[in-house]
Amino acid sequence: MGASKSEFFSENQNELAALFKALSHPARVAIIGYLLKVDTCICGDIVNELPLAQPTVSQHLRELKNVGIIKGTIEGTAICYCINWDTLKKLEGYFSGISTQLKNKCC
Amino acid sequence: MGASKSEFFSENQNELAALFKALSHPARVAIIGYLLKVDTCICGDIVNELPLAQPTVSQHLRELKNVGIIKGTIEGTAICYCINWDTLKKLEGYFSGISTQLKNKCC
DNA sequence: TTGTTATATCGTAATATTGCAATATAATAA
DNA sequence: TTATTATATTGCAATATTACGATATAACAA
Repeated sequence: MGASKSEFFSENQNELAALFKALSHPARVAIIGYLLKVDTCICGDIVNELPLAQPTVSQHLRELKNVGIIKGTIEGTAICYCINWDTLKKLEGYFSGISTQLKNKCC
Repeated sequence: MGASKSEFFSENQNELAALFKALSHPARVAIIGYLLKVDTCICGDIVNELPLAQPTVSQHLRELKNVGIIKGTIEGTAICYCINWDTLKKLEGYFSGISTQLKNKCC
């Protein structure tokens, strides 16, 4: 087959996997990095920042938006994207939670 | 087309994307969860835990091992897998770093 | 209205991932 | 040696992702 057996896993496992998948492309990691760098909310000048065509950037932005990692608000002709703090907080919590679970249980 | 333009992105961006890609499947999230749950290092009973065939689990384990998220040590006939603390620490640092960068720059 | 700007969507080719049966390897046991 | 156990690899079909040209949409300007 090839279709992911996601129905056999928990909702939380699937949600985490979806968030990681959204971050699993260097262009999308770069978009997050750029959004963190610029002080104000930016819009489509991500296209100028990345070596990708406009439709490709738009597609990457949509994937990040679909899982709630970024938000976009319409401002006239442009769309202003920004990082969604709540979602990143969730991911931060996942890893900090792992840290507390890991004592010295390693081979 | 179709090939990821990874050569245009930084080493750090590509490494982060590779780590996220390794975590971007619910089965691999489940493997991490299982490795955290069991106190001692476990080996191939991950196969009994997941609804996947042995070759599929082996493939998922290899992907996690390739990026350094888990480690495996040979113990007789079996292989004992465990979480690689250093790599998870790196991911935890990424998200805690983002937290400090985010002030109130949202639209 | 027409034109411009910014972004999204469609369609499609190239490539990558997912899952597993079959098979191979490697360590130990009998 | 042969058998058993544990894991890895191969090969392949089904599906998903990536990238972009062409085109559509949507807001504003002239």
